[in-house]
Amino acid sequence: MSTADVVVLAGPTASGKSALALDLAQRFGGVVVNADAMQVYREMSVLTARPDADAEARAPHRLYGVLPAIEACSAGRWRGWAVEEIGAAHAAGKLPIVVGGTGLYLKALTEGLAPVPPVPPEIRDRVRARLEAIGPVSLHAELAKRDPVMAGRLRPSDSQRLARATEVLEATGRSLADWQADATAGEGFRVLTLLLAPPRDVLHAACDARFRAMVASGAVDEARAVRALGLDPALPATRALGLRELIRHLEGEIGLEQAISLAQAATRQYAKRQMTWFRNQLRDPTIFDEQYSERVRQKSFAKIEHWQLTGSAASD
RNA sequence: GCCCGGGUAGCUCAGUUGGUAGAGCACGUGACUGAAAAUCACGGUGUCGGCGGUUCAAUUCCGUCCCCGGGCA
Repeated sequence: MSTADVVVLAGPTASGKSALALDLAQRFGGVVVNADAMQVYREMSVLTARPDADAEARAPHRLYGVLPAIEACSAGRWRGWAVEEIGAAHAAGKLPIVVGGTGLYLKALTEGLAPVPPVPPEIRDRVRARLEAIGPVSLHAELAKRDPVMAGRLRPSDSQRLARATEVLEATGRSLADWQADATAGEGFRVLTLLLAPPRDVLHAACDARFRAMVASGAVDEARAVRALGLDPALPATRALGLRELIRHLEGEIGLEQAISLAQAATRQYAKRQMTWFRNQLRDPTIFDEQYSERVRQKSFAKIEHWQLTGSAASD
């Protein structure tokens, strides 16, 4: 095995990535590295469908539940950890298997990220407060005067990107567009990207079943515990699918059945967005047009075996 | 059995004084360079319950049948 090999396994929520990752890790002597923005948060294991103790016992898993929900992860933060874990796996002679549904994280890892320094929290808070106060359209107008390039790139309604562009400008005195123009590159890994892409009807059924299963295995209690943390609603952990719906239920606003169907709809919509991202943004994936199954397992084994052989041939 | 009310998009419903129809949610397509399970853009997807009748034209009016509520027996 080349020391720079990395397997990336992408797929929408409920496609069976975690199960396949575990198979791959066992078959190839791998380490599973989480690339899911929500599974990093410690207090949410049921709601984020984090691999259970049995899975962790069968193969090493990294970057799951490593951050308290009161902190915010980010693509850059995650990328640093992931590079470290990949290095450690290589050093130990193991194959890193990066698995997750967060497209931006995968892209940050394989294609690099603009070298923007961290934005100080006080600047970040100030910009978010300003956004809250005047709304995205006005913030866009303000940005247009100071950074016409970024303003031209962003829609006036795109609140999140407007806030990012504004805070980078304030923190660094330089346009985000300039930062992004700086040459960025991945870590030079040799990457094989696998994509699980089940048909939409199968995916929808899996999303619906999955949220029900979460509720059956304690999602409501977990939501209660997270609610008790009193997290700032702006924190990313509060965006976990189903969390808001279950909290509304706990507060007596809606019934459990209604909470479930709202959460299921949110899950389906998320899966759809993921599929759009993967289809159009992922670089050169090997696509499996089905949900996790024995067939997919065999096909992915064969693919990786072949890839490893061609790798050694090419590097010699 | 009789009397009301209803049958229009996947769901809940609006509407058309006769010219083949539109909202919310759901759904579909796309964008994506640091809180991405985020943030945004675009799109109406339809035997207007069935069958007849009147009419240049019926989802709309008439007849009849079916189905779902509620009431009276």
